Amino acid sequence: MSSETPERLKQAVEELLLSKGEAGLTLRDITETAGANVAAVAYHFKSKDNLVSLVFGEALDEVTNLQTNRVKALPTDHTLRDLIEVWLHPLLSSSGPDDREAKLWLIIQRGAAEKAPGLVSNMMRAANPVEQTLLPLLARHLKHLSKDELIFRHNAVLGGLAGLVSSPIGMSLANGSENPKAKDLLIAWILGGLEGPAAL
Amino acid sequence: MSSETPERLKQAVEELLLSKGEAGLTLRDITETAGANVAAVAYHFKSKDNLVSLVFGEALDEVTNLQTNRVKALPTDHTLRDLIEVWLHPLLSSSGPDDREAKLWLIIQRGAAEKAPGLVSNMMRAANPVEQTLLPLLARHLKHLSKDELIFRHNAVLGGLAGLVSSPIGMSLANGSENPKAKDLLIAWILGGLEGPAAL
DNA sequence: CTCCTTTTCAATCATTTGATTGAATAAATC
DNA sequence: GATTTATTCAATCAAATGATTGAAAAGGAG
Repeated sequence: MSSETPERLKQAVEELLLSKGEAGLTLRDITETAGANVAAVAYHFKSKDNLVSLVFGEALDEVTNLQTNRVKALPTDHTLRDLIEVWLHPLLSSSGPDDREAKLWLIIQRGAAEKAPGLVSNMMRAANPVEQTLLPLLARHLKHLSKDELIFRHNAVLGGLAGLVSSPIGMSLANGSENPKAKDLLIAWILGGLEGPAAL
Repeated sequence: MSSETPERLKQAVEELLLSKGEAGLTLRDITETAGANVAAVAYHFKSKDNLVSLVFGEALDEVTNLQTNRVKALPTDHTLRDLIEVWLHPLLSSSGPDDREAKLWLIIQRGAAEKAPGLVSNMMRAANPVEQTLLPLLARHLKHLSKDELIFRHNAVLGGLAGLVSSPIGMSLANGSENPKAKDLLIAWILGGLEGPAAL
């Protein structure tokens, strides 16, 4: 029977990335959280860095897939608000902090904020699918924007969410159970930022 | 003559906070960058953590003061756009990366993103002045928003900028010399997000 | 049961970390 | 110029870090 230790190690890394980020991530932290021996990391994965990078990569893929599938499943006559709700679903779902997608999202955003090496190495690979699916749809709803400005605002919203999730507000959003009000506030703000008059 | 070593140490910390963040900040990094002995940190400041916290605190105060003064100097009939330009001046100025205020801003935003302990301890103290000055003025321009929603959007913009400065776009903004176009794109987006219809 | 592979574990290693010491040097004070 | 104070420095410390080893334990196959 194959060991369940690798799985526990990966879960431990997820927990710790969420709570302390990659920078404050210790080999012994990982193994103690997973209830494993220090040597387990080197045995199952080649090194600590390798394990962390793997966890980041899988999180990125998982979130990207879920997002892409939801966006693709939208009806042709969906509104911009529909698109945003589906796109940002992990942040808006009220299922609370146990929700796996929300957790992965937070891990990724946190990693991006601290420019975690293990994440950055995976970034470029996973960024394309979402943008290729999402950008064309966004363009259909925002015809007043040039392509440059559309891309800028798309990135701005992404950056904005990254910043928000680090803030008290963001955490209350991810906690979900909080209140559906926060969700409406967030969407209204994003919509305003996207639909506002063009600069160019 | 009092030594100039403490000053060099603080400058070194600023440089390193900017390039590597607090998490990856090493005592020897600091002293080597400053051209000082390892013991210098303990001698002039009590500990490394103490020094870092001090640098964060001074950066926070300096930026806060500059912002507050600019906002207060606005004429009574200023537009919302004026207010935003003045408020975000460090990010928008085209003076380039040498500009001290822009540097401090980036240090702070990066520290916030990684929840740097040395910054967090200073946060609550310095946050009030800006918000006390800025929020009332914002309210005058955004009468369609409830107080709750106003505060939310104010925080959203702050979080958004924090996220943006970590991204490629943000860096090109801070580099300033880049192009004035980016400034207009940013302001248009912020304005849209603030002026957009209320959710509540 | 026996053999072989997989997995776990305590012990240990070399490095790096933040910090401290006491001597040496520089600066100032008288 | 002698004395005192402030500063710098090389050497050293204990703790923590990522990693490795070889022996033990567990599991599966014949």
